[in-house]
Amino acid sequence: MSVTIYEIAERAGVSSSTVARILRGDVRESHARSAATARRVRALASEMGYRANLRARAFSRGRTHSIGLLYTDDAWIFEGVNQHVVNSLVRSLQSEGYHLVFCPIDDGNAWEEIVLGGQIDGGVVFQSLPPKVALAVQERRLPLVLLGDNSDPSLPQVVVDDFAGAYAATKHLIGLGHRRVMLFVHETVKPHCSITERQSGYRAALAEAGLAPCEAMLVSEGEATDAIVRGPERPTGVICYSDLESTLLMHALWQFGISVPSEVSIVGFNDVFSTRFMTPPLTTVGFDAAKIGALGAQLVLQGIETSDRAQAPELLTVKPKLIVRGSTGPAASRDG
Amino acid sequence: MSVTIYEIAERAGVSSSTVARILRGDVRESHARSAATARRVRALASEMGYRANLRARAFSRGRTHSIGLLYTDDAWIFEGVNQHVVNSLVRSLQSEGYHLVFCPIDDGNAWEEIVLGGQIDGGVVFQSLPPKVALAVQERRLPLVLLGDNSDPSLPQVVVDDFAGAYAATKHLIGLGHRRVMLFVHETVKPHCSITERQSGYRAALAEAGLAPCEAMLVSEGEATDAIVRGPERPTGVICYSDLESTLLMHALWQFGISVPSEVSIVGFNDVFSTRFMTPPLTTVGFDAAKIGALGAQLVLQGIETSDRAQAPELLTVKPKLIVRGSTGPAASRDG
DNA sequence: TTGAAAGCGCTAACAG
DNA sequence: CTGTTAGCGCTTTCAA
Repeated sequence: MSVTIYEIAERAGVSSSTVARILRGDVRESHARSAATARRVRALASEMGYRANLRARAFSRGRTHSIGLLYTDDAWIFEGVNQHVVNSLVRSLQSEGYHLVFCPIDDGNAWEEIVLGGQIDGGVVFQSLPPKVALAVQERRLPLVLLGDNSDPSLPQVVVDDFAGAYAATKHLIGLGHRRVMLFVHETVKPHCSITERQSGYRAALAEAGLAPCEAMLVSEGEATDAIVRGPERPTGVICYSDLESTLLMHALWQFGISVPSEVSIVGFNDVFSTRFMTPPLTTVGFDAAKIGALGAQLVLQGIETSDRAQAPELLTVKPKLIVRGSTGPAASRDG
Repeated sequence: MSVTIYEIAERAGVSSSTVARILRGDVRESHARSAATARRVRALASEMGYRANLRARAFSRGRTHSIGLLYTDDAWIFEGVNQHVVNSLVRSLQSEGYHLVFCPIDDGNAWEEIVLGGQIDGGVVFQSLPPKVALAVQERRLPLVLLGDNSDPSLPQVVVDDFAGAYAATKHLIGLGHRRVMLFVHETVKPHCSITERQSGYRAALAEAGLAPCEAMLVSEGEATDAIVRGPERPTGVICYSDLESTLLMHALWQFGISVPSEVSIVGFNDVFSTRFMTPPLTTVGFDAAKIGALGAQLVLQGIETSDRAQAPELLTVKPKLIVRGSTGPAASRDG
């Protein structure tokens, strides 16, 4: 089929190992003679259209230079800011000579083949590590990194400081005079550590101000809207779990003719691009998504290099920051 | 390291080939004796925790069972509907025992390694096939499929009927009484076949109605808005190239206090999830994105199976349909 | 159906 | 620095 190092070796009159070494750059070319052969070999290689066979190399070295992107939730992986983390992950890995393989975890056994069959040198787990995967991987000693998941402290991980983000968002509303601030998590949100983290941050800020929480956890946008429109303690401000909730809520309030922010203030989470063009532009908690991907790449690669997994795993945190736009304003009296 | 067929063979008292064949399912087990050994081998394999080494298999068979996702535009690949095509691509491939590898094409040579080094058995090109890639791939006879790109008629491809989509959108506005309908393509849009296709559909519909085109091609949202607000022939309806334009435009018009749809009607393209929650919900052209991915998967796999590339390549078209929501309405007189 | 043996193309350990 | 020599683990003839 394609050109091998043997064919080059034959035509160059040297051994295959020499060709391999030269083409791989494993030669310092200190002597004039070796430099000359190196040049000749390289010339021949390019002339003959040589390309290292990665399959053979992977087999021989026991490394594929592939990293698996392990995820369970289709929708989540591409959603909003996550596309930036995945993208930066791909780029960071690529610059180190690695590439990313989609590895959705489902009920089938395709993921097992990949993870256990030596198809990948390491894995980046997105948002949540299924127990069955954790178990399977453990025996294989496959380097793993958790992105946005703190469920397994024994694994290196990169997370956003969700507590701080929710705390800042809640503080912001309190500072604007809001006394009844709601936390809204949509019913379609899958179990995830960020839910309780954000909830804690929200509660902490309220507690500091001596205010009572008002939580709409895992409910539909209809229920949340209902609580805002005619609940017993109608909130004047809402902290949304993500930009999905803000989108849904803004729309529902618009239908009810309730104006944002003059009647109700809304804070989102994640700073998805389109929300800055909402009417009004959304105040939201943003963070450097690309950094998460870059750090993730760094950690897996690190895990691959240092085969000794004795030391404590790195736990990196990305700090979020509040981006104030038009959807939040001074609290209005809605008691009348 | 891990268990090999040799270790199983030794303990089972058969040859390694027999083990390999049994574990692969390459045996009919017609005789009682062979069925018995098969059972014994399988029992041993599971007991010893055997896993086929995919690296070795790939090397030996000359196939990695990997498909490359070739793309040049980071933003585009994850954007809006495209996430659905990528997702369905991953799933479709996975169900056939293949997996997808991110393969961004940039100025580096990482893509060359993957594409030319035999790391992938085929490639799915997203949105546009760079000439350098086309050239490199040609000599390797790597099966390729184009998704959303009709630039190379010699390659199998899946495209959306953009002409029909734009035609339907324009017809819709004309039917509502609009006489001045603008086509808006944002300046950040990269060259792509869909631009001219949509433009042609737009023009065709206008021509049929005896109306003159009014095109804002590759301009900023500011310029487009300007043309709408105080242009010489202020349009009452706008066909947006994608949902990016609609998002930007809706926001700009909102800032100018121009109401949608009573003063200006807007039609988007692609039916991104969040646009149905815009204020008002966006009328847009949608299509079955998942189908594109599924068809793409089918075509690459087909290309891999049938090594003879003599026959004419398949050119599949996905039909879009107009989804009428709240952003379009009867034309208002704006001449005053 | 089974076994023996020869690869697949590259890497790596060891002499020279 | 270079050549020799074994592998890496599986697939695939070819006989038996």
